[in-house]
Amino acid sequence: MKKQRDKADIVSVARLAGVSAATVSRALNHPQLVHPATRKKIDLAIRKSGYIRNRAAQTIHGRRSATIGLVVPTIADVIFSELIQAFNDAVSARGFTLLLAAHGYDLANEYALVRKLLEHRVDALALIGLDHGADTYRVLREQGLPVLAVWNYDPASMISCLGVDNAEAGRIAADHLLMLGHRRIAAIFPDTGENDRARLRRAAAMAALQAASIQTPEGWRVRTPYSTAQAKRACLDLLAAADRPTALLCGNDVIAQGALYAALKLGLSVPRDLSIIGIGDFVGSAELEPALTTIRIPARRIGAAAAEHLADSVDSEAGQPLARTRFDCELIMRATTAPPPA
Amino acid sequence: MKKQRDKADIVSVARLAGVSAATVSRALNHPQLVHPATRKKIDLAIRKSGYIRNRAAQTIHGRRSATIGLVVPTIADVIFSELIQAFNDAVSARGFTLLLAAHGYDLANEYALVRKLLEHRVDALALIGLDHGADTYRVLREQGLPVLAVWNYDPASMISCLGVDNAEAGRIAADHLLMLGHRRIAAIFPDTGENDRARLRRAAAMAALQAASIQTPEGWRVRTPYSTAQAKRACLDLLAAADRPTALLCGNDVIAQGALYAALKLGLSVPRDLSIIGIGDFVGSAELEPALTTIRIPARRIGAAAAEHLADSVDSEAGQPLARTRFDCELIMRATTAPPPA
DNA sequence: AATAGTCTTGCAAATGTTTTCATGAAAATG
DNA sequence: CATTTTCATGAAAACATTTGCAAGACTATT
Repeated sequence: MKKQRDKADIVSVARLAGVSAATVSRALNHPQLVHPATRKKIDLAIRKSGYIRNRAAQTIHGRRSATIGLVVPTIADVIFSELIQAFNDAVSARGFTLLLAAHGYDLANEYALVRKLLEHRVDALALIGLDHGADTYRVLREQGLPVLAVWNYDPASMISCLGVDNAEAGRIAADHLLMLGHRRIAAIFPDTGENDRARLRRAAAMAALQAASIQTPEGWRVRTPYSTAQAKRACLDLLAAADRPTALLCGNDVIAQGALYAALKLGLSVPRDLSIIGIGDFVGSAELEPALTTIRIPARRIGAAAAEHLADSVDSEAGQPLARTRFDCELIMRATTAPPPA
Repeated sequence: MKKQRDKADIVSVARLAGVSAATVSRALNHPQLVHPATRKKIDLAIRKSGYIRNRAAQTIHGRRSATIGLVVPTIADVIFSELIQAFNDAVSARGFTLLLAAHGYDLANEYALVRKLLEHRVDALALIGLDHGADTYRVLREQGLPVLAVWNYDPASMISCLGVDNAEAGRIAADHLLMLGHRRIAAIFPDTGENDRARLRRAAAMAALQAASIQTPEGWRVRTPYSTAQAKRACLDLLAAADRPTALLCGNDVIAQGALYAALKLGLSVPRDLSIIGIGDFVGSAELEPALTTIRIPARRIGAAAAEHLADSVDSEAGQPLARTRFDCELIMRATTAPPPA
């Protein structure tokens, strides 16, 4: 008489409602196919028994898992947090649940995570950027589920993508500094090995400088991870030198924030003594004192659009064609940039 | 001859390897039970066919889903990001996949999300704090899966919990300001209706002030959401007044950050003219200029410990007893607090 | 009133795995 | 060499659901 694992399943609900399991299933998945009165009885039985349907069972039947995967480099930072939240909200609103994984900027690890998500039979999958292992690309191709590279726009991408042109972002940032009259410009970027976003931004920025016949000394091409703390340290060294740049072009806003703090710590006045520009326009960048000049990447819109795109692909069954969507990025001029000191 | 939905399943792998499906299953789940030679053949067949096991099928069989749910108020902010990352990493290292959901500080929404996670048959579930709807508590009790309230420690909690004593955090913050000699103290907190963390911190801080026979005027009890931007605006009003406090006790670090920016914007010198203390010690708080004095909540340790606890509960099958784990919070004295101006 | 059409429902097969039980082979023991 | 023990494997049942098919109950049409 133990009630032990007395978990209500669909047949116990059916029994309670005096109908067959099939009818309960239909009431849940295709309500228009069952008589309102029966539906009512079933609702009651569900309520009474505390039944919670088992998605695994419907997944196994070949139906969708109602799950969408998102693989990001990191969650511990503010970098992708707006994107993740927007993606999560949109996906949730469409009835899916988010399976999230973070690989810590390690593509080998990313592959493992992607496999894990596929084991759970996600209906669709979003990745950040277009730099992925060959094995990742292969397994995604084999499985043939809707996949989307988010954050980057690349007209030559192998898979659908939706985001901004990172080269453009880098170019705009460089142009802004040039236009203000800066010629002594340092570039602070993370390692660009497995990070196409940083690579494209950096390459475009450097090209723009080169085009203005500016060459930056080796010491002004700083490499630091996406971390405010480490960026601050790196910039302290850079700025303490007698011969320092008049402007800092930062790979993203968390680096820019570190740079700003370093400048403030050294008693430099921003933007009088030093201009700083970031890329991203993350939450909080507008509130910094002085407020950060940056290139806006519309993270919320990208996240929401990505979710919608994938949800549509899943709902429409039909194999969607490759789609590339480009979002504009935009210079947000705030208070950390000005012409160089005379 | 179309290969259409030719997805490899366990029997196709078995056929390819010349063994039975049962053996393939064993090779995957209990490798020690199958002969090394057969294992090799099976590995090869798996490789060759691109087989990816179907977790749904093993979930349905009553085995675990290898999934752990985490429900947080928000991801778009830095507040829980360290916790989420640590939780994710630890859960991942134990072979589980994270199902993440954010409810936006709305307990009704939280209930819906919890149900959704239960539909996916998460093996365990973590929630933030102990304020949850009655329906949430009920459904969790009924389902009887390992559940953990993270972030808060409460000796009277109805479910297992793991975190800090928020009242203590509030008290420490208040005591620190009192010890420095402040008597004109404003408190900036979010709405405490459905947020026990904020409520406990605030109540304890107010009690400490009261005990020192300090009463704060109505206008100094500011209410603002957990948002740097909104906190900054609220503090601008507060600090612009002729009669302003000498210290700001902030509900968490993102509010404190907003407060700091407001002070800087008004040309106040922190900590000479104004002291600011936060709670949380989020990423970036140490790098602010001046660096933020705050009460450290060991988010990474809490996240990792929570994940380990839940993974253990799942692995050990046996119904774990209610467990309450307390983490200490600690005053981190940095550069935003000092004695009040003479 | 007979027939055709529309709703509503139940039966049973199917989904991809895990696991219990049984069986035969190989190894260890006397 | 006979017997017991251990090991490796397969057959089949079980898991919780969805859905194609068919049949029964109504409704509308002649």
